[in-house]
Amino acid sequence: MLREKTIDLEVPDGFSFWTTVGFSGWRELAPYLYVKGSKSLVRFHGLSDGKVVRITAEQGAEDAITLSLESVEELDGNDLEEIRNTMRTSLSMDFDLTSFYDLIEGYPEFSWVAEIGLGRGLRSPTVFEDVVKTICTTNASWGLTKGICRRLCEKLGAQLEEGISTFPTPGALASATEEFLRREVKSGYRSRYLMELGVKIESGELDPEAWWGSDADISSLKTEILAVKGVGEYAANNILQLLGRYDFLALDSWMRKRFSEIYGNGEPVTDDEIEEHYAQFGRWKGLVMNMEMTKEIRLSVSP
DNA sequence: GCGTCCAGGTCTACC
DNA sequence: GGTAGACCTGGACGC
Repeated sequence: MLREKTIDLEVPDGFSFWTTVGFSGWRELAPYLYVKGSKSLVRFHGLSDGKVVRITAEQGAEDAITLSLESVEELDGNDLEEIRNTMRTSLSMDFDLTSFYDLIEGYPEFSWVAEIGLGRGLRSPTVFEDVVKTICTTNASWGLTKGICRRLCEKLGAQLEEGISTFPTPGALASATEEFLRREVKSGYRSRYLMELGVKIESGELDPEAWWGSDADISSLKTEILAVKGVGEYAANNILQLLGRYDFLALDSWMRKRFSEIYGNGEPVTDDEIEEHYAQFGRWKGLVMNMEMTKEIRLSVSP
């Protein structure tokens, strides 16, 4: 028998739940669960005191999101505050996009971005989870990425009910063997990278959470991220974007193909040419490119 | 149902 | 510094 509770989460001015969740692929990766057309987002989350909770977030009053909570154990005040912080982080509420919107004001072709409040995206409550998920997107189809994330939760996460599990902790990854990850999670050659990530975090050698809000200059930060095994140019730039840093372009095969369709008549385009095209947008170039490349998809999906 | 081919980034060895 | 090949899974395709 699960205990139920509902709380509100205040949102910043201009925040749109739909545009933050509705256009982000991360919503399809466990322990998130998004039912198409439902307008709500579910997350199975492990709290720091060991309790496991199912969080269902949906737009409530204009200035708030409603969080419906289900748990086996009673949730106290500290748990509720942790859940609010988890969702605030996951929904990128702390991102300051003022200078981004100021910048695109000078570009009428991007007026649609401000009109529907785009810019934020769904991320994970921890940098660790985002690094794991990013590694799982490399050299993999989207279906494979979803499968690996689902199996990571099923095999190594904490369980709320049968078949419903949280994202594994670094410790859980560290204690798994490469053979187990290959056989049960089917993460292939990435298994070694995932295990190594967990071990380094557990031993204190690596602290990805320190990257969040880091004062380090962007190049030093990127060098540190690139030192993680399994993280190359694309993955590092994607992780930086999940940290709210858009100084680089996260170019994968889909982005290159899309750019070529829009600007190159379908002919191959070099990364340098793409870089040159977006250089005028400075530290926001990664976000501008993401918006432009996915414009048709975003405008075709109505809230 | 089975076998083959291909797509998807990163790492490592080699030049 | 640049390049080729290996890594692994799952989907598409042909037989």
